[in-house]
Amino acid sequence: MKRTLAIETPKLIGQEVKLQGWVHNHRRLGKMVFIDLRDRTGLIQVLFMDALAEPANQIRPEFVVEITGTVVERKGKGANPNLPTGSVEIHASALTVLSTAETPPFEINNEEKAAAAGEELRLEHRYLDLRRPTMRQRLVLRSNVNASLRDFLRSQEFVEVETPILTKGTPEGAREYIVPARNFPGKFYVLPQSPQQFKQLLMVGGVERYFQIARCFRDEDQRGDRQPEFTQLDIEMSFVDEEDLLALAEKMLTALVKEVAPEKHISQTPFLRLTYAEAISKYKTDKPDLRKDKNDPNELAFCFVTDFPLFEKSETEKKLVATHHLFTSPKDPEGFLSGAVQLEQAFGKQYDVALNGFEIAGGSIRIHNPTLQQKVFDVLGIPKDEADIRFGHMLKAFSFGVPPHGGIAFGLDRLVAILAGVENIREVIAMPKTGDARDPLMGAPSALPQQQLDDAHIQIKKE
RNA sequence: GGACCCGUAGUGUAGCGGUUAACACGUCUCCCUGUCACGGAGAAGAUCGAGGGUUCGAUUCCCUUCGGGUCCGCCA
Repeated sequence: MKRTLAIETPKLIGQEVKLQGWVHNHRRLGKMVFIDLRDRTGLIQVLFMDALAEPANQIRPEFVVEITGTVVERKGKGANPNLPTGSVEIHASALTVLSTAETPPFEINNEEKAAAAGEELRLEHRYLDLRRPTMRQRLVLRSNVNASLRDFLRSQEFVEVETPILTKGTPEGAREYIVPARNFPGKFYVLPQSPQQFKQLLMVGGVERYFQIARCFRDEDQRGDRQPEFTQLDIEMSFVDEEDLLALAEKMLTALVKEVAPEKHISQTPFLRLTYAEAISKYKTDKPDLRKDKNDPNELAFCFVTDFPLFEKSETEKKLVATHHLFTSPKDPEGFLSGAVQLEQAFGKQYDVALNGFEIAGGSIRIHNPTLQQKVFDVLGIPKDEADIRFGHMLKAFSFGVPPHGGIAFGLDRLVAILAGVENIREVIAMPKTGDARDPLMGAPSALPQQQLDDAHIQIKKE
């Protein structure tokens, strides 16, 4: 017999069905035993009587079972209005235990108690945590978000390209995870902190419209809900200027909300625009929370923040550093090149998207003029030979005909978290790391056998 | 790198210089034919994170250590 899912049962009154799933809950009333059976679609009540009452009474929560029986309508007060399948129940005629289960370390059939359990415990047993309907809903939401974004971008002739995970280190920016190169003693790959350079090289490669749902890695100390690996929706386009990117972002986000979270409403379209200076003077932050009613869980207040300063003074090194990154184009390239624009007052063609007080995206129009790029290196105090070593591949590529281009990257974890109505991005990541970048589920990071270290030419320094 | 907070049954908490270490949920046993957070009766379950110190006496105060968490630095 074909398997029937819990959610399908209300339409099958009178029919014999076979259900498979986990025992969510178990109630015994003398010679009757009720269980709530849970599968990926939800819960359905099953009733065991007569000869099946005793076997059913041996069942425990989280056993995996197969049940055959008849779908029976629950009339009047017998129905459970709190359950989507509450209009029916299964009168079991057979019961097979497919797997037994230990008592779970936290009460996964009680959302409130499970959510209150220590995060370390939940992460160590993430496979149990994920059985909770709310956790599954978050994974489904995330899958829907990915699908919606892909559909939209592909409809706009964007090409999804996978860029390398093993790549080359760049001293600018976040600390990188390093990977020893076994065949090159003393040399290392690093994991990308973003596909930034690759996507710009794709523009030189004529792709024109690129996107990727890209994993990024940053070996910084964790804070709050930062993750050492996180996901960006990474976008880059050729032959565009700021307005094109912002229009694309707005169209995409609007379609996304309509598709995956129709219960939500966007408080203002077109999205509000603020310059960085306006945002700071009016809201004292570059990611203002512009919701009209902050208690409304369904309000989404998007806003664009533009005209960021190109450089800022580094506190530690007393020199100018790039606010965004050193490929960001000045707002006024001619003025910048001629020296008419003061460096500290130079603005960039750089923009963020803020949502309900969070920065959910950032991007810029890139420099495609080698003279301009050289000037930025000069301002940042990067000597020519060093620039050649670090960015030579970029400059070389740009010497072969680079289109004007720009892009934007969305923090997908945060975006999904806001859509899911949760504070912490770990709640929308299937298997996240802890606050200090450990994985209690797999036990990473871990020591390695000596042979593996020898192969990688690694000697552990004694502290 | 710096600062701070928390470790008590499986889970979440209470407690406190002398207690039989408490409560809720969970677990186990028995009763229960309409429950759905079922109900009722009972039971088991805690080296009070570990080590040291102060004290007649430490789960309680102090130190060390291990574990968990938060914040600052950091995150182009």
